[in-house]
Amino acid sequence: MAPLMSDSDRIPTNLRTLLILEVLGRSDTPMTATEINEHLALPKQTVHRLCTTLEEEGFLARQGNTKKYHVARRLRELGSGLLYNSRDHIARRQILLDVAAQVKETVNYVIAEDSGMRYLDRVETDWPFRIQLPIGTNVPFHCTASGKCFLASLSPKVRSNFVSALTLTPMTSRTHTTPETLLRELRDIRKRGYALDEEEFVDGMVAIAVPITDHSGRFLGALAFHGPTQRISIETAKDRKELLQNAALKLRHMLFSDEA
Amino acid sequence: MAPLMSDSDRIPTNLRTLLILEVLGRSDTPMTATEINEHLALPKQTVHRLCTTLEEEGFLARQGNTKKYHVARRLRELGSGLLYNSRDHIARRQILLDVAAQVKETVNYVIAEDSGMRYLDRVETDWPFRIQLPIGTNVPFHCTASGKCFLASLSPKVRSNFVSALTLTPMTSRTHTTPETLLRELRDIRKRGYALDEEEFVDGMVAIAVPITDHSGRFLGALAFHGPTQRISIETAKDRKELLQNAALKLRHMLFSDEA
DNA sequence: TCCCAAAATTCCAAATAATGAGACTTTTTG
DNA sequence: CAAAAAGTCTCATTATTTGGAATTTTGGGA
Repeated sequence: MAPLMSDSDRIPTNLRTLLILEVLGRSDTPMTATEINEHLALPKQTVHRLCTTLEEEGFLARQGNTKKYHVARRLRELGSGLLYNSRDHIARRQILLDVAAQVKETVNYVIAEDSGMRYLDRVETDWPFRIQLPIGTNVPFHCTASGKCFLASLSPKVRSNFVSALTLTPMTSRTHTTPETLLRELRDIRKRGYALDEEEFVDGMVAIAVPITDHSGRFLGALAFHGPTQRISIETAKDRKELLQNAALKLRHMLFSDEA
Repeated sequence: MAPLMSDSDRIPTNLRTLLILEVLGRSDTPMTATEINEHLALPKQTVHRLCTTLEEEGFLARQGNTKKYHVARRLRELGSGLLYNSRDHIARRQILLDVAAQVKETVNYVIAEDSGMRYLDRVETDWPFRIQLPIGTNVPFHCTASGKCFLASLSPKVRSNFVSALTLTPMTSRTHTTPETLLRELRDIRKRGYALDEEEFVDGMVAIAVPITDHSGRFLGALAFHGPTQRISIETAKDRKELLQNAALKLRHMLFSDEA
């Protein structure tokens, strides 16, 4: 008993083959099972068995009669399929780049999660002074442009339940701290089709967000940009809302180009 | 006891995640767990659990809040690692060398990335006068032979969205600056099977590119050569397109044959 | 060339994690 | 609005992993 490794350190069984492939993918020469395991630190028997399985299944192959494994045909096909599917990603990113080039501020693609809004993708500006919101982390619903965009997309009933369950932590002096004022603004946002953050999250930062929806109008995520008040005012942000909205439309078309 | 499936039919636990990725790699569009499972016929809970794990680990991601899974960053990196590594370097280089020896101009192996086309490998000519395009950097999609090759490989819908998101920066007087003319040329390129750059990127430089595909026709990258107009005309470039096309075929065979 | 020690690999029973049947909940659809 | 489909949850069952030990391979030196 008493494993030395905490649960978070343990590598789930299901991922082990993938980790082996990752190690092999990072290397520029074929590797033996033992060499692979130097990066994984699994029990040696396990790595051997897994490599054998991968070889039997045609994912890996060995150089002649040596012990060194290299990528085999099946894995190359897998790889090319995966990369080919990434072309959508390239196209999607192009839209963010385009928006960023035009608004000249950091542009974010944000989705809603249980614990807040999450930045999924981002294109930075070249400005030396910019506000860093760490990618991959959650920001609150009630005081960000994208969060309010999401809240506004909910049906009135769900929305008011959701809002009353939120802790409206004041982040700046302008943060909404009562459900009433927040709900009132959310109704406006829904009508207007875009949301503003007027220094409600970070002092000196303003932002604007528009929803990205699917064909039936369901909220998928938000497209937003933000910047310091020194450079952009609420007015200039508003002036660029069509730009964001066009981009959101393009994203929808891109995401659902297969559908009727 | 008495499982209905014989042992050979049972899918080993270790391979299941890989099979999921294989299914996804073969598909042209994102898929739900259930759609994936139509190809695997595993118990549905199992597929869901595995997909969740893959998502948590950053291999897969979902479009906004939908149920559809697509390839995420980690998997893209894995894919490019598997496809562009190791011994292939050497064999690939030999093919580039062959082409360079015959066309007597700089030959490039180019792939598509988020921020443009990227030169992955190159063989230079011996000419004292040659045009240097730095390796490892990105060049625009809209005014290079390889970039147009990539754009032409996209489905019409994705292509036109992509093009309309591009900023068609004029690099020379011959650069496409409107989506309409570019899209028209892309349709031609798709039909012809090769792309030309007639001084659209750099004044005095022409180039020709052909797509490298896997055997289901999916775009992997482009093979291109370029040179100054003093030495090569569009006509001489076109004359050598079969040479490039043959080399592209060789590259495909190299990547996807199962020799030892 | 042969021998030996170190490293790599394989084998096996106990330990551990993944699985999938069934029941339940949510979402979609006609 | 109800039926069907999709997705979740629990837990006994089953497959996989593991560490110790046996076995094979490798590489250096005489």
